Amino acid sequence: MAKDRSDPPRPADRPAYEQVKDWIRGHIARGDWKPGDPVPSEAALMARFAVSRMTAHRALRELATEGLVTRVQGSGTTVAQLHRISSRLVIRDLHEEVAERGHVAGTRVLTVAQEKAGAEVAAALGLRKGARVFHTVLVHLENGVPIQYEDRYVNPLAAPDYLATDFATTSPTSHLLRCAPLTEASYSIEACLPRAAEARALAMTTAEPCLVMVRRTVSGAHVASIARQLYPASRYSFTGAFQA
Amino acid sequence: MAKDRSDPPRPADRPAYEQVKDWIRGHIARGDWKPGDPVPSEAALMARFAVSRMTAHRALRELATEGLVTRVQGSGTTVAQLHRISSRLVIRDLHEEVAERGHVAGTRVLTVAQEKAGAEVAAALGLRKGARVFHTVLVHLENGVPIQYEDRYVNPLAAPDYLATDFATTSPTSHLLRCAPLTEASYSIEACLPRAAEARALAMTTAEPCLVMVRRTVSGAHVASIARQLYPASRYSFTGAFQA
DNA sequence: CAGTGGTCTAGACCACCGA
DNA sequence: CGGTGGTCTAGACCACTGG
Repeated sequence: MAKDRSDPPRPADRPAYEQVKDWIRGHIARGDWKPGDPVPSEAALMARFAVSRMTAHRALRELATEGLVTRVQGSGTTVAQLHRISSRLVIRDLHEEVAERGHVAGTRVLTVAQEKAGAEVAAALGLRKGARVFHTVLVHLENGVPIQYEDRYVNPLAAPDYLATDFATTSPTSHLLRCAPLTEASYSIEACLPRAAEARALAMTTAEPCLVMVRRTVSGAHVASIARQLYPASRYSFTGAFQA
Repeated sequence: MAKDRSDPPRPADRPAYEQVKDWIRGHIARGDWKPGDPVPSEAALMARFAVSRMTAHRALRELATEGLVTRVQGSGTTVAQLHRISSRLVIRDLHEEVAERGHVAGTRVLTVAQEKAGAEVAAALGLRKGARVFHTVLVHLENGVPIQYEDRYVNPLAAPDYLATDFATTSPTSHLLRCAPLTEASYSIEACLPRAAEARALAMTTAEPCLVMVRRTVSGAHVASIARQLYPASRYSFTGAFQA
């Protein structure tokens, strides 16, 4: 998962295309080449590094997918306009994350039910109003402290045996990933004040803010699930890093 | 930036390695191959698609960097354990984002100053306590409505002429990106209640929550800047999508 | 038109894993 | 040991851009 930035570059055995990438990255990072400036062409790199065109091409192609340079066929390669700060926001299974911190994960099950979908839920899941849907409300704990309140609706067509899950040991996410391979998802990160019941479940007051992750996942032809996850702001934040 | 999902696959002209990727992706999405299952080897793909090894290799390599499959030298390629929902969270220039929505961006300048760094700021910027730092406080507007309160400290070593910027027309981000090429950044997304002054500047009450983006950017040897950006939760959220 | 990048092949050598 | 992936080469054809 994490790139090993530990050992600098073992000089010799580093692949040629990586050496080319490093050289270009260095010039960009050092500011020798500013956004918009041309980057040496594949032919130039072939000469300078005594590599084949495939190798030079691979170096530039990877830098392009990393967003550092822009390539235009027929025109050339240039340093990308803005090195946009962009980083992979990974939405992981919370239990996994807690376990990785060496802490104990727990779950309190508040609701596990089959319901008739209201208008909003039905629309979000792509079902008719009144259709049968699964509904769970769970509180996830880290070392006994509540860190997430999860309100989720699941489409029975995507996960018929969802309610049979033992939520104390298996998180909804991991069950869904297993039986409904993920093809698409969208999310939104918001902030809000918790409702009374939510605050109670999270052992906080209704005056303290929460981070909210609202998520909609699609599996093949079906919307699999919509979830609303509340995190007490005092105990959780989303973090990330970026480098290049 | 966005992948074009508009036109299905133009059958003929689609590159061979993309066709191979699509075929594998399809089997994974459809659930034919579950996490942990083996994916056809390069040799098998060569035979099935009548392509060279380089082409088969490229297909598998790209799927691996996309996180869909796991490759182990000497062992083989398997479907990745969890299709983690991961998506690129792009941190863009706010003015750009507003302009893209067809709205009018504006900026209100509250503070532009040179100060002596307090202990915390100095530590975060990697300077001695009392060192000279630049400090700006701005409010960014969309169609005249405040959407971001930005409190930022800048390292003079990274951007000596920062204070000379006309912040009404140039955002700090774009100035910094121009004069201090970005090599590294980390961020954290939190939620909080605004302080009185912040709430006033954002035309909100101190009881309404804010989304907070805390960011630290590194340029070469220097920490370039630390910023704390408050968004009224009622007017802004971070969104993203993922597909594979 | 020459120069660029986009793709592809047939072959090669190596390092690694598992039986 | 055979099968796997990781890298690399020398050459090829194409599509596009720019002067």
